[in-house]
Amino acid sequence: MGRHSCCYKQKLRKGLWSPEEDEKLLRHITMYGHGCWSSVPKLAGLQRCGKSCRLRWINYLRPDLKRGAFSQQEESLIIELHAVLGNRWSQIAAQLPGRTDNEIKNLWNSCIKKKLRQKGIDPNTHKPLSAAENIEKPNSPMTIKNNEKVSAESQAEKSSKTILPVDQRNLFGVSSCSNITTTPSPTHEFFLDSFITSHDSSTTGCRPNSDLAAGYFSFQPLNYEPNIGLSVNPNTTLCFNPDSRSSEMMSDQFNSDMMLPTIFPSISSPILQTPIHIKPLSHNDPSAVLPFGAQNWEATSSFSSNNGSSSSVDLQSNGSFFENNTYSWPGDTDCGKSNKQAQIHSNAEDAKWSQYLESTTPFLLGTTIQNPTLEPMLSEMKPEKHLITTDGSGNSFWLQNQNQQQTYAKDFQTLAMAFGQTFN
DNA sequence: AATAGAAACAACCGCAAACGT
DNA sequence: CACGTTTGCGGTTGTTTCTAT
Repeated sequence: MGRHSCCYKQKLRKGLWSPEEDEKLLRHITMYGHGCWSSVPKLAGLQRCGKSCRLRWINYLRPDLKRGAFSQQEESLIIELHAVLGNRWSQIAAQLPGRTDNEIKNLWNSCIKKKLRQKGIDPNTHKPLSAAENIEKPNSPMTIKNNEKVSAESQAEKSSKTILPVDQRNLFGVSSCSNITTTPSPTHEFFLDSFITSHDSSTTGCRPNSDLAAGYFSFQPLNYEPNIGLSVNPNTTLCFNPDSRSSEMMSDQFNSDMMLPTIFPSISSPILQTPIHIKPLSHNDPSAVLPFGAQNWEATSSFSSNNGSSSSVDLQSNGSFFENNTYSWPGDTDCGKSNKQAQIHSNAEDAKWSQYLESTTPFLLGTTIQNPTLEPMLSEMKPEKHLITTDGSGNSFWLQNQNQQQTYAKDFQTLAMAFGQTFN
C-alpha cells in the first residue's frame, strides 16, 4: 500500500505548517471533529493530505498535549517502559499523559540514548554496555551502527513476542494475542516477574483494554505504587482514574488535588472530541498561562440522547494541575530547552494563539465552563450552524441525526465508565 | 561575528493492521 | 472472503536552533 492515496494528488503542501494552516485545522476539528482524516483537508480548506493533518493534530494541535520539557520522572518512566515494550512508542506514550509517541521517540533518540550510554547502559538491551558487548559474537559483521539498529529491532521483536499473561499484555495495550515465544532478556523477566507477582494472571483469552478501567501497573524497580491511576483504554487517549492515589512517580504532576485536567476521548464524535478546549489569551497572563484545564474551572459536558433526555458530567479541577512548576514552558531539565529557547517557543505560541483567538470564534460544543475568569471569554462564543439541539439550560449540541445521538450517548457512557461515574 | 557541529524538533515515508463494502 | 481504503505506527530524514570554537 504505502503512500496514502491522497498524497498522489497534486499541489499538496509539505513541510512545516504555517500558523494559518494550524488555525484552519484547529478550527475545523474543534467545530466538526476530524471524522475521516482523508476528508479533513478538503473540508478545512487545506492543501495537505489527511495523513499530514492527522499527524499535525496528534503531535502538535491536540489540546491535551502537555508540551514543555520532560521531567525526570517522565524520563525514568520512559526508560522503564522501553525496557519492557521496546520501541513501541505509542504504547509508551499511552502511559505518559500529554506526551506523543513522536515526542517520546525524539527524546529517546536524541537524549535518553546518549544518557544511558554515558551511564554505561546499552539503550537497546538495557544491560550494562560491557555485558551487551560480550553477548555479541566476535567477528560479527555488524558495524556498531548496524548493530544498534539490529539490536533495537530485535529488542522490539523480543518484547512483542515474549509470552505475557494476557492481562499483563493488555496492561500495556499490547494487542497481539499470538503466542510466539522467544527467550526474554533478564530485563523482561525482571519486569514480568514483577507483574506476575503483582497481578492476577489467571485470565485467559484476550480482553479489551477497557477492562483495565481500574488502571494500574507496577514497576518495582522504581517503587511505583500499583495504583498509579493511569489506564490504557481503547476509547480514551488519556484516562485518569480519580479514585486511585498518585504514585510517587507522578505525584508532582498529578497531585491529589488534581482531577481530570483534560479528558480527550479518541472517539469520532465531535461533541466528545472537544469536551474541554480552553486556550489562554496569553502566556504572560498568570491567570491564563496554562493551556488547558489548569485554572480553577468547572466544565459541564452535556448531551441529549435520542429519547430527549439529557445528561451531563461535571469535570472539575481545583487548579493544581501544572502547579508548582510541574507545567513549565521553560525547560527545567538538561534535556529540555533552555529558558531562552522555551521563551521563544512560548512567544511563538502566544502569537499563534493570539492570532487564532482574534480571528476565530472558539467553540465548545456541548460544553459550558463555569469559571469567573473564563466565563467572559466563553460568553462570546456562538453556537455554529450545526448546533441544532438545545437543552433547557441553554446548552447546544451538534446532533444531526439519531444515529449520532446514539453514538454520543454511547460514547458518553464509555467516558462515564472510565471516570467511574454514571449518568441518569 | 562567522562558522561548523550538535542537539532538538517537526514532518515525511512506508508498512501493516483495521475497517468498510 | 476479497479487495480497496483508512488509520496508526515506527523509522528516518529534514529543518531549525543552540553552542562551542
